[in-house]
Amino acid sequence: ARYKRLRGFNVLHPMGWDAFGLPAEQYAIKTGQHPALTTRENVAKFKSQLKRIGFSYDWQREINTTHPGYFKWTQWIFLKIYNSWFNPKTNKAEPISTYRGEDPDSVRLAYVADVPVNWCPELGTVLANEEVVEGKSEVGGFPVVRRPMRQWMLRITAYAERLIDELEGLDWPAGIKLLQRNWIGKSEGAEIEFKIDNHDAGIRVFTTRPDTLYGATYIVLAPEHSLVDQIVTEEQWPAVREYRERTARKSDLERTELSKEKTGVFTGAFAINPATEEKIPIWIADYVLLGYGTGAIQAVPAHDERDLEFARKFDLPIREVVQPPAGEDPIGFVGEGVAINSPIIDGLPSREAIREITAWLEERGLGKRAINYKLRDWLFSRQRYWGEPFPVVWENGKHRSLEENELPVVPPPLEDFKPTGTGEPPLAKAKDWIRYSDNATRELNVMPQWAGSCWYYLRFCDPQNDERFVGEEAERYWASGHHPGTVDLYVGGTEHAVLHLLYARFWHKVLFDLGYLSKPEPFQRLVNQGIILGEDSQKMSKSRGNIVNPDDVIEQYGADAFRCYEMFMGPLEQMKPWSMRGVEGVSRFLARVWRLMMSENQAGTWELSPTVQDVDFTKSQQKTLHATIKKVTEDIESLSFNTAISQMMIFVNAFTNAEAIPIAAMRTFLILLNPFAPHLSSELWEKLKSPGDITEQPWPSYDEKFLVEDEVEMVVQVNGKVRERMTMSIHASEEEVQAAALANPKIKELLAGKSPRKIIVVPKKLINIVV
RNA sequence: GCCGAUGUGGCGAAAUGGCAGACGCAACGGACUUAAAAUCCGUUGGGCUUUAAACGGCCCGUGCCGGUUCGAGUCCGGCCAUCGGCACCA
Repeated sequence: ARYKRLRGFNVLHPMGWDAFGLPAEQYAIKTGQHPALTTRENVAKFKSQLKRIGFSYDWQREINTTHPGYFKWTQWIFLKIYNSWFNPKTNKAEPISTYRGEDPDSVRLAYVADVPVNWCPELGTVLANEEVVEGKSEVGGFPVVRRPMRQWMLRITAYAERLIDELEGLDWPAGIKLLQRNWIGKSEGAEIEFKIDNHDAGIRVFTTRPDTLYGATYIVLAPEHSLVDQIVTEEQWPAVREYRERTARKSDLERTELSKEKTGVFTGAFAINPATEEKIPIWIADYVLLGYGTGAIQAVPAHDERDLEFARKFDLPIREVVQPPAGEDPIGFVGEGVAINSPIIDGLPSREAIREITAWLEERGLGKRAINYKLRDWLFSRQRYWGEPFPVVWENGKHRSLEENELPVVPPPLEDFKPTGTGEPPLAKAKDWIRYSDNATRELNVMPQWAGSCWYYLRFCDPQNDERFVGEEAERYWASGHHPGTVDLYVGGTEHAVLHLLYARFWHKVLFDLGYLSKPEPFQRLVNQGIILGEDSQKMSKSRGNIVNPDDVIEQYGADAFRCYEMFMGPLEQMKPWSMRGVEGVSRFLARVWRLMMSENQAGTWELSPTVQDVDFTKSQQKTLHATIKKVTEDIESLSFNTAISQMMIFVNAFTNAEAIPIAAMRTFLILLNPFAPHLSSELWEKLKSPGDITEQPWPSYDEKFLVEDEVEMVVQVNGKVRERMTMSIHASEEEVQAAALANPKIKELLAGKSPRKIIVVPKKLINIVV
């Protein structure tokens, strides 16, 4: 940021505190203090630490997601989301007033639904899928179980397609794009309707391989599937009920851990395979998930590993319908081949077979092409205290939004803010606050941690605005940067790859669709920052005792050394271990910079070194200086800070023993050094009695003409091996180089009279003689 | 299991297909010092070899195997290892 500012760009370098949410609240509970208090203390602590490191943050633009002036607009954005729907015809969000259907509540982008959710008893709240890692809460690592609850959801799935497609134009690492794409998990296939024997209802399944329909020998429903109640036969009821209860008790962790062994129960009912018209049994099993696709599958044991395992365990028929290309055993083959035993598509390669049978199904109204996503709607409510209240009230069992002029909805100041443990939000304890009017009560849930962090980058542009979440002009101004995006460069860790970045893109797109923003994507360029490991190359953690505290390092070596070392360690994107010795090395470099320009007199005080004079550059000094300007400039552009520092070390080494050091060279160098070591460079800038403030100097430019030399050392290779070097004029022609090389005694000897078959000359670099 | 990233000295790392190891750390030697620290100068991938010593000379070397090329750390194919992500997604 310092560099860009020196280059005359307008740079935002603000600081934000995302202080709502579980981590802050858990900390408060642990220390027995109110989260409002702990938040204030922690912000103050971090702020002083950052100031000491010398980050050039713009404290005018500081924001805090827990301040009413901020979360008023978080709630405002929620209202916008609540009051809009996704129009599939225009492929974008529109105000709910444009919806012509009967029940607007069924299409809102924010809606209430009774869904199986991740309930964490320990935290006393539900969690988004994204916050559950291996069946445990990401915060705290507590067990999570699945349980149906009435919750607020955000319809992010409506944007699944665009969230994938619009990744295309972004300047992001391919890996992160992929991570997002996989998380959204698009798969194309078909939905097929199976009739149920002796029943009116049908079962819809989703499959990516409709071409294997003839091989579907049974149907499996998720245990929680709503159809189960209707179809189970009397004699199967006890078994089904028992199985469902067992499944419900399992946490997600157990459900996946026990995945090795398939379980399931026959419902007693049969479906009709629309292709073969055979009766096939309907089972329930927990390997089929309610949340994905239709919560029901056509099981094709011959060509699906899981179905095969299940079929073998429960002795269900296996029928092969795809012939593998290389004469392998068709059973268990899941790739693409040629359709067999499937009258209407026999002989067709899988892809064509898919197209053919889908068309066949569509003609008969038995199915249709379909696309499915792994992405689920975003579970947006939490039964906690420390978060933004919803700007929503309940009246006669229906929700309605508040007016914009009623914002912000400030949470009540609760003494006892701890989770109730029953699933009832803590806000229920604020009896007065709840009552909105005689017949309306407030929504008791609060928003998740992510709500505030979803749009903070917008607020940075215009943090004080109390008329709008971000002023139109301010937004356009910052959005029209020289990269066509809102945020030119976003530096963050991979841990945000799916959560924060996906949510923020979603909100941004909604606001863009509704006309509040000028660009459809929030972060045009994204660079991943590698984490810094402890000295033992392990992740820093309290339990390992390998934490490096910046305060201590700064205490000992100074903020400049700390900053420079972090940049010198290696490439930005890489994981790298901390090394105290490394800091020492960088600290020595900075000391050499100081002594290059300053010397200690007999009284022991530092004064400008007599070697620093107002003299002309020598030729080689000129070259070194310009090479350094060039390298440092280019390396900063490409974020290769480590090699930029290397070049500055070379510069200092080259000038160290000079008889006279041109003061102009030093001034230029200090400007280059300033983004890396702001304290040292500005102090030296003053000591050199330089004009003005170093941070206001124009960035130096270099001239290629100082970089070229008259003579250049060329390498002579014989058969690709370096055998000799010779100094040539840079103007030497190819012929001259060849002649010189062939005339070289050593080369002559190596050639031993043989004449070269081929000679390659790379100008100013090398000549390769092939014999 | 699937997807992705990475693999170069004792260590952190450099290298538009063109002199592998810049720069830094550590180590060793030297100067300064009564001494130490600090500082400065030098050496430092491995092996072989010439020599009184030095300069020098040769071979090997970027995880492993193969390919493309006059030339590969870099491009292509296959494998191995480490790390990260996803994981009953039909």
